[in-house]
Amino acid sequence: MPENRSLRKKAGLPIGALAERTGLAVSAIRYYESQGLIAAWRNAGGQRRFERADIRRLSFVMIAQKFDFSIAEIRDLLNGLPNGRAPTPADWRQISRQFRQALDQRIATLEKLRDNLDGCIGCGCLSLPKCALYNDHDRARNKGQGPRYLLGDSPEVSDNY
Amino acid sequence: MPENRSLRKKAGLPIGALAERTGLAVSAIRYYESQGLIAAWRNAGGQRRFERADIRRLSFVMIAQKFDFSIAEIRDLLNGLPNGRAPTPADWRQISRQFRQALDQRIATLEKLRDNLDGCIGCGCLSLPKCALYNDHDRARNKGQGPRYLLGDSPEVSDNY
DNA sequence: CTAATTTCTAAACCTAACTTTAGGTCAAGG
DNA sequence: CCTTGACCTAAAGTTAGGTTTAGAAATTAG
Repeated sequence: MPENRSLRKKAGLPIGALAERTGLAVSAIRYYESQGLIAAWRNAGGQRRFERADIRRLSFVMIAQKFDFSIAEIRDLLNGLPNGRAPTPADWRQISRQFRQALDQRIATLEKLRDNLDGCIGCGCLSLPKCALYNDHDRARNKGQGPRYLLGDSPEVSDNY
Repeated sequence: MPENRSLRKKAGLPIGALAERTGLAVSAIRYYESQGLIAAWRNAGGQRRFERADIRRLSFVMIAQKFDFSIAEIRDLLNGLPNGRAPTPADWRQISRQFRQALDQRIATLEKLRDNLDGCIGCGCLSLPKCALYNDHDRARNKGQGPRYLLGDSPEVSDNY
């Protein structure tokens, strides 16, 4: 059994070991490397070798993705980690705090939008310029290129319901 | 000026009028129709004609998108509206309440994940199976086909940081 | 009536985040 | 040594949510 392959000596982990440890697909790990989320060196045969600390790094990536952070956002967060040495628990705590802040902001945005929606539920309008949602141009999440701007129905023309 | 074109008589709104009223691109409205979010009839020349109530419908779509609801989710919500007659304010209030509930749940999920993260900030682990985030297989949002499952690093092997 | 707008369809293109495929190389067990 | 199984690269495919393009037909303004 190729069990403790990753425990062999100190030669770095092959990509498959990282995949087993994290539950990520090998292709996903290669993709993350291409996106600069992790770095690998190559062995004599040209195969990728990773450090143990990369398991932790990938775990962070996976967690951040649960919160719908984009690859770019995650890369920015990870740039807070030290370059030369392996990150210490303190490093991780630091980056986690940053993460938590970004997260809190995201939740706050969502709650603000929800509260605006509450106003609309009260009046049942959902199409009048009065509705705060029409004047709030933030999106909870900014992926893709959805509608550019928001305008309401003209109030002078009464709808026919 | 093609100003009150939409006020002409009672012949239905052409797609451009709907676009003006909502701020959506004409192409987006066609796309939404193709996805079953709105329905149009055709005039003699084969052009789409919409009802005034569709402005409201599209407005709802735009708002739901602010909360990152997918087209499918929005379609489900809109299915709560009456089929034959135009929706009344009460109909809209009803659907808005449903919307609000879905939204609250989404926020709750996010907060739960955040609280789990807080535990991790405390210990700085971010890779141990103890961490609640590894055992929580829900994603805040379920779009695309990201990582399938989450596993932690083996705790018996001490990392080399 | 004529010219300028709109609208129409179908198909191609776009981004994000990956996966799949194809064809070949490397490494490890027997 | 030979056969798996793991790995490699490059390119194409996938889904969501649209946009862009192209060429043609309908509508509207003057």
